[in-house]
Amino acid sequence: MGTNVVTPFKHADHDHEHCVDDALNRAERQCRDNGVRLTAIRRRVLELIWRRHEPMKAYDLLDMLRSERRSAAPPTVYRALDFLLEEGLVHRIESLNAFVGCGDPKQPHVGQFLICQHCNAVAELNDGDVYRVLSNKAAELGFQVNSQTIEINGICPACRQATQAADSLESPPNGG
Amino acid sequence: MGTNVVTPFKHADHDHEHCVDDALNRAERQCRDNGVRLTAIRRRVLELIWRRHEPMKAYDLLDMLRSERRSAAPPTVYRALDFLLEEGLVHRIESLNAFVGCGDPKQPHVGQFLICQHCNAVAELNDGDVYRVLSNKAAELGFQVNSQTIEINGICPACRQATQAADSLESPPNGG
DNA sequence: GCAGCCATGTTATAGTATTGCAGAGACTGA
DNA sequence: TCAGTCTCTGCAATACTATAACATGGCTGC
Repeated sequence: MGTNVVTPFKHADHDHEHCVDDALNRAERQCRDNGVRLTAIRRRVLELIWRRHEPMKAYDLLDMLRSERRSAAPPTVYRALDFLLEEGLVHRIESLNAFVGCGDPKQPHVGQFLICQHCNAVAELNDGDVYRVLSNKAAELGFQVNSQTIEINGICPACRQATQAADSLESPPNGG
Repeated sequence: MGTNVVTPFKHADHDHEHCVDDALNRAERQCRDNGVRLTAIRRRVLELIWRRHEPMKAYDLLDMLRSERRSAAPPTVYRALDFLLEEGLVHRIESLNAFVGCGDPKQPHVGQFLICQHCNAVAELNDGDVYRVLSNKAAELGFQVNSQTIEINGICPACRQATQAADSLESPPNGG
């Protein structure tokens, strides 16, 4: 009955090469199934997003893209992002004006995000309880839900540990 | 045990003059209590936001402000908004890049919004259940919550009624 | 080939937000 | 009252985010 984690926090020791490849393979497959084209640009933008494995800004993506494709301009990256959003391959984080890869583009996903303010890592949840509670509250008020934007800011487990360790070094209870 | 509605949807028949005055009085009182200054500009921006009673864009506020204060520039309105956000007198709707008045600035408010895509009306909730469910899910994953951005898009009760009425006129079951 | 469609190139512009510095105004304590 | 200090505002410039509009090119099916 645990929480459904679509995309976990990036762990320092996870096989990142593999994780990027997986995401691209999933994307290839899904686009083929849906009869849409994962063109070179679109694929590259998706790869750039997954490679950093954290929320990416459109203009940062543009800079990267430009270094390898002189003709890249804002519409280039925004069009690619629009496509990827449409296909559910990425999500937009409203509170950051940034984009993250989706770990499970196939299933319907409302996009519930935990965002670390310290290291920028993002985890995506798709939790039925959260969805239901919100939907029920809305229904109580006669409101018809179309989409939900849920973005939780805070500190991820890794940064909490790191911070606590640092704190105990910097200001020991009886130190001086 | 109902849902705690901080700011309900604006009803066509509510006493809007009174509602704006209330908001300004609350703001005056709170700023006095907190030892901060609700200057003319800040007060005016807050009033402009409440007067429309829907999410207001910074540059729309700027246009209004400029019509009565030649010197108004982007920093003028953004500084006022920063102050009002700080004091909890307004909230920022991330998904709209817009600002709404807060119906209850005193109590801690996480900001849970129902946003009508049809008429732009916004209701603010402060629902313990929603907060708890999200906090618990985060805690399960070792995530320390700092702030929550919750924005639900959909159709408000009034627009649902209006739409249904219009639909039944436009496309009656056996009509031509 | 070529007609139609989709993706991309290109230029321009719209919309959102911040920086940095200078000057004006309000509080504080002598 | 006055100087010192702090906050607020004026002002100009710029950074950042996103879209519009039209031209070009390339694939697909015939």
